[in-house]
Amino acid sequence: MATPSMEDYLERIYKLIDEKGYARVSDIAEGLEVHPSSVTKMIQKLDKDHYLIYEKYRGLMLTPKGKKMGKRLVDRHLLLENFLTVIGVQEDNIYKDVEGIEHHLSWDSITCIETLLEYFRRDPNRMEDLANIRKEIDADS
Amino acid sequence: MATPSMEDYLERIYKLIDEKGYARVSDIAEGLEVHPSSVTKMIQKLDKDHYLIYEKYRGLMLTPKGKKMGKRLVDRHLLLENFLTVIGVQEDNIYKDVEGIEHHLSWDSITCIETLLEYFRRDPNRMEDLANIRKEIDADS
DNA sequence: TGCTAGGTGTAGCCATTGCTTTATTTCCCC
DNA sequence: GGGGAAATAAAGCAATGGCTACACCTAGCA
Repeated sequence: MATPSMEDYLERIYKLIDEKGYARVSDIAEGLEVHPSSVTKMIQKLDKDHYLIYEKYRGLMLTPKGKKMGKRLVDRHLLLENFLTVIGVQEDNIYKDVEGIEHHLSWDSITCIETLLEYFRRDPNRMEDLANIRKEIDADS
Repeated sequence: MATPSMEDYLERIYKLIDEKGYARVSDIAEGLEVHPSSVTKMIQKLDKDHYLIYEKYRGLMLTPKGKKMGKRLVDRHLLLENFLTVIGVQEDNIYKDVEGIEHHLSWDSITCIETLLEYFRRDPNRMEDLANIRKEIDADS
């Protein structure tokens, strides 16, 4: 299984390839705010675990396994952002919270949160009702 | 701010005092599955940060700050367990997931999850509706 | 009262995870 | 072919927490 940091790298790499068609060491480093040498090291680890194929100085390609995992990670991240947004968490807390929890939830939990979002999506009144309870509670305190 | 591990200890200590009136090193160690010496070290750290007052060989007392924090941590843990239960996560995944995420959510998020639970509590039909969507989705796949 | 066992405390060490720094290598383009 | 930007390698550091080994208290029993 991938460590939290490995997941962060993989997520970033997947996104870069998705957006620009390739992922360079320096872009990855910039996105994650680490030094390029850290990226190289992690890429080697990801290669060893067969998430990608790495050729020194040449670049990298995600394996099917890496693509699949990358997509899952990106989707998971978006899902959690949506979830926190829907339940009313302040914008400025969302990013950090998602960063914190995304690596620690089972796929079972992720699926359930997905279903919960679907629940709110199907009938906007539900979000309305939730917002009203929030207001009511706020008013109390 | 407390580190994740400090929170785990504080949570355990609060619970022990709540249940038995006192918290011994060996009980804390057993609960967290660590060696007693690790407990002593952490207790000293918690003392230094004024979560508790510690007298060697004599025992410890939570300060008001420690009590308040301990209660919050215990409540938070229960809240998250409830949350995962309500949205349909399997029993066996809940404990580990809560362990993983509890230290990484802002109090803003916690409050919002609390409100969400209140939402489901107020009208059992809502949980029912959610469960139906879950079934529907399960059936699809 | 004094001894001993079990609970506690101390010191030093180790493992993990990642990151940085520094020095070197490679590639690409002029 | 040479220069500069990008990438890599090697070594080391820092935070967090856990463990082992050994020393130390203290309560309870003889």
